[in-house]
Amino acid sequence: MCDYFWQRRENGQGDLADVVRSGGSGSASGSEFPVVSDWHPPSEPTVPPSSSTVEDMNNDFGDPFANLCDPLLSELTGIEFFHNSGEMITGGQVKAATESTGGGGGGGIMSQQLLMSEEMITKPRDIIPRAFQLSSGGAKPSPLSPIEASSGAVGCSADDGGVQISSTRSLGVKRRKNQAKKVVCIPAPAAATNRSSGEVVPSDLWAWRKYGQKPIKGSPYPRGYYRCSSSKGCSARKQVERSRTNPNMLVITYTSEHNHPWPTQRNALAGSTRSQASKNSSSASKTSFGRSLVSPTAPKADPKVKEEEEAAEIDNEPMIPESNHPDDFFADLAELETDPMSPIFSKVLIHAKQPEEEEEEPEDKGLGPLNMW
DNA sequence: CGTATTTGACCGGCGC
DNA sequence: GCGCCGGTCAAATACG
Repeated sequence: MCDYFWQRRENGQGDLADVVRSGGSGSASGSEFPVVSDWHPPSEPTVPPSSSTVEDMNNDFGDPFANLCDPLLSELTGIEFFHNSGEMITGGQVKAATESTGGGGGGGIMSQQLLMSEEMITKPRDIIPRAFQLSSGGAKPSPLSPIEASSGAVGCSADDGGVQISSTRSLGVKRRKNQAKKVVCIPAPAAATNRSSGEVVPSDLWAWRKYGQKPIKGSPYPRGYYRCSSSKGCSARKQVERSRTNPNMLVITYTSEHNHPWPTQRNALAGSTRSQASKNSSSASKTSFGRSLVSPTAPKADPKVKEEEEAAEIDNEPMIPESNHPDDFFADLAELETDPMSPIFSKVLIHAKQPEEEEEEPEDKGLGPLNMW
């Protein structure tokens, strides 16, 4: 079957129509359905998967490789998981939690607070570290002020320059609502900015293929939809968008887990390297990272006017001050890739979020990535 | 030639 | 029940 099939299924909401539909279309073919029974944080305190949610999580993020240790993660200076007993954690809460741990400050390897709820079983480790890894590369996020908690807004409170990651699992019953999600807010690497879409795509070790983009109501920035291209059967997906409140922050929402090991090589499947070459640093950023990273500086005449238009549009936005050297940024990224162990993030905040808050709104109050980069 | 990106259309969840 | 909106599909197009 095609991966679509699995995607639908994994969401646990796939309906016949979807299945049928997907059966004929998807580009991907055969896939294994990931089955994960348990997950053990390699480096973090044991997080007993709550029996009640494990199943769900498996469905949503079934990740046979969950047990794979994420080098990055373990290397992260700090990772904080916030338990949200079913309630969304407000920025303030998050912040408070952070402070309490002393992790607020970015420095060094801080205590890794691991407060997980059933909803947190999403094994964020797979994603987060990678995501940050690259983005942290060369571009340094602009210093942002600490954010405040704000109701409704989720994620992206990278106070202290921390990266906030939200794991969300909608409580709803329907497909969309109950789908587990992990929301990661990170400072948008200027260099990686996708001019055409206005989104910034932080690199991670996974290869992502963009399959859609849509303008989101209420947000000046479009949301890009990506799916893992490292493995045909991988149902991992992510959505990338800029925080509407804080353009400097990128909100990445991960859905489903990778059902395969880290690609030793980015774009394992991909035969072409279009992104990097075809779209300069700007567009390259939005494509699968692997490619983009490989040769970020690849020259390319980009005939597309559209991109430029959008780019202009974006330029108007408050961009990251440090948007410095894209090339350097990518170069750094490339290096990082080779060395996943590079400590990049001083802090990662993860919290569960309520369905309503789904795409979170990062508080723009301030994210101060500074410390971590 | 194969793969990635773009983008309009379609589907379906969700709120009213 | 209706309409809005988000998410995905898939054809067209671009690139190495």
